[in-house]
Amino acid sequence: MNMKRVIETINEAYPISSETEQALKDSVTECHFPKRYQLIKAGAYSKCAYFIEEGMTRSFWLVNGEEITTSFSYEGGIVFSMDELYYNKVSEEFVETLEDVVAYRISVERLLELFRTNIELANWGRIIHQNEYRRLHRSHKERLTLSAGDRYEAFKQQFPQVCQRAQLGYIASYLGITLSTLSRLRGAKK
Amino acid sequence: MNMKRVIETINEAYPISSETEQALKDSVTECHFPKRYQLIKAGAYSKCAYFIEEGMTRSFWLVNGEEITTSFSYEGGIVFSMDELYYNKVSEEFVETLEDVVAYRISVERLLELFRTNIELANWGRIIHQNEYRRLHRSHKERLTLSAGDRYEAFKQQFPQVCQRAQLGYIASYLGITLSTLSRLRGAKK
DNA sequence: GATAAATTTTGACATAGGTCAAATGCCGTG
DNA sequence: CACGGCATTTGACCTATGTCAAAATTTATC
Repeated sequence: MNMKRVIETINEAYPISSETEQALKDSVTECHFPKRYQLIKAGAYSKCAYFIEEGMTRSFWLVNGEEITTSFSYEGGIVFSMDELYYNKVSEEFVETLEDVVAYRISVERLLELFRTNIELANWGRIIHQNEYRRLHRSHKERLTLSAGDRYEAFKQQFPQVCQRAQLGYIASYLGITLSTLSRLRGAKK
Repeated sequence: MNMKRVIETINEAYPISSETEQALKDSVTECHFPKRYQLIKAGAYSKCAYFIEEGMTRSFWLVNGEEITTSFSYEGGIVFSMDELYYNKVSEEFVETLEDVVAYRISVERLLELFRTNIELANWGRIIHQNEYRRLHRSHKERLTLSAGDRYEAFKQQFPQVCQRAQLGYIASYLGITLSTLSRLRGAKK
């Protein structure tokens, strides 16, 4: 099993020992998904989290018939349903692949067990939540202080890969603006 | 030392043993702050986190001369500078008391050591970050899908105590609307 | 309990970004 | 290499919320 990028990314967040690495490897199953596949469906228990080795996904809500993208994940990232992992509730969020994806699946149950029993992974879990929290915090600040155009610029800076690999509509809804507005902003830009 | 509400709140997030409780108690110092005291100043290392036993605080950014409230904390909560705790950087966030406050101070260094060595606290740390992440996630969703008025209603529902104890301007900036707009909304409400 | 200071309400007007619909461009499939 | 379907751009118009400033109300101070 070649979890190269996943392990690399975990070690960047919180270095883990080779035993922990092995425990993790023993807990996952490799899986492959085509482009546009619904990895996690709202209203259904998936009971799994996925470490992404290759490809990109987006998470989104469906609110009043509209899709609102809440995050993009790619090589080294992890996706799961917050509602399931945190609160043992049915997911309200969808995750779909934007490209062909190679991922490692772990059951939510096993992941929680690892958190409870392995202090390295408990700390890794804490750190990735810190990081995500900070990303949201930052985007919250940007939303309150920057114009739509400046937010797009900031997004391009922060997530250049996503900008290239995801289509406009998804980025617009992530930024909380309309597809037409975003398109206009790009047009206005010299 | 009576850390009643703090300990209660920790146990709600992730139950800890009495040994862990004692380790925590041995690591903190009780302190008292008057109303309107700057607990954490931007641009200065405070090197401390505070468990709040009594009273309320708000955290905010100062952007272009404007204060943007990012969160309120009260009995049982913990406040700290994300930049210091996570990234060993000088804080960009202020925290000030809105009431007289009784808190328990712990050095950031000691808190991180506890995370590294005590699996219960590592998991507690993970859980509170999950919860905060979820709060932000939710407010992000509300900002994208609800009108200013509906967001205020949602806020009242979710944080009734804060609504009563914090002044309008702080709530307005938390919700990302103007003081005048919020005041109008309240007026319009039958 | 009067005066000052802070907070909240209200008014008149401005504007960023939304809405809806049409037009154009692009790219994979047969 | 042409067709069909997405994806993007553009146009005309609209509305929720912002801005700035003054008035009213509440709260704190002596």
